Amino acid sequence: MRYSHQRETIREIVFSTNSHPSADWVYARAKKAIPNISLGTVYRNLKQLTDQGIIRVIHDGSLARYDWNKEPHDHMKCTTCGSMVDIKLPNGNLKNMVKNQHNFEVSDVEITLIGKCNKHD
Amino acid sequence: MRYSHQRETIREIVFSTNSHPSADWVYARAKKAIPNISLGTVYRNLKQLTDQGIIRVIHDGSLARYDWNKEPHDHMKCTTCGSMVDIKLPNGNLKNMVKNQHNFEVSDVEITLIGKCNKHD
DNA sequence: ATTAGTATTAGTAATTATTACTGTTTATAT
DNA sequence: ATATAAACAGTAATAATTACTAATACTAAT
Repeated sequence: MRYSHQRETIREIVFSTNSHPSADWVYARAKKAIPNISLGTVYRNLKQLTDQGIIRVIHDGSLARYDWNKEPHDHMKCTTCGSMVDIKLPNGNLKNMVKNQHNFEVSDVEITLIGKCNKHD
Repeated sequence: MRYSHQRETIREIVFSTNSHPSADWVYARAKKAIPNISLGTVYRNLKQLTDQGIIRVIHDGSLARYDWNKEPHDHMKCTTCGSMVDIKLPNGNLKNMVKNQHNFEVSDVEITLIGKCNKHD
């Protein structure tokens, strides 16, 4: 993967926030640095960075969001303000348990807690 | 919510399978019973049935799927064949733990195990 | 340093899943 | 039976994302 100014800018934007930004949000930010950057460029690079394991994608309903934190972790999604915050939940022997009981080889565990965050009553 | 033949057909289709069908799949099935049914009707009724708590929606990446099983449970998604199979994972004191440690009021827990199901090596 | 080759880009068109609109049909309470 | 509003079919619109294309810009080899 050859260097490009656009990709480096996009990577820096994702790494600069804990808000798990969407492609649109990254695009809006990237335009401040590179005014004529294309939305397609943002999507293509987010995908490439994801494929390379440099960032990861998380699914928020039908919307893709991106996360610089590649450590295994989970998310709390607030239905009031829409925020998505990291949380580390213990799921130690989950993979083994599922392998033994269902012969299903777990490669990834996606846990999202839906609810109301501490900003609201 | 007034009776409608279309909605009843759609409900029966969702209740007839464990495959967690998408709107498109339900539409294809519904057309066999009601050839001129509209895709919009399928979407509208899936939404209504969900809002009424008669079925529930689960998110498979960016695709919405529907599930007649309203018991709290989780899913195993096979990356090889795309199947989505029910699994009940223990997460007993999760809500209390998260409430105490993060002051986050959990209303719903979404867990998807990504991996390879027992149909493949 | 110049060139050649190809990855990457901007801009635009196309696709996919889903929702909104509109005039017509249909369930159901009176 | 009739009125009323919910629901419908058909179609257009939207949102998120991907694909296409001709021009641009890295970078490795001359």
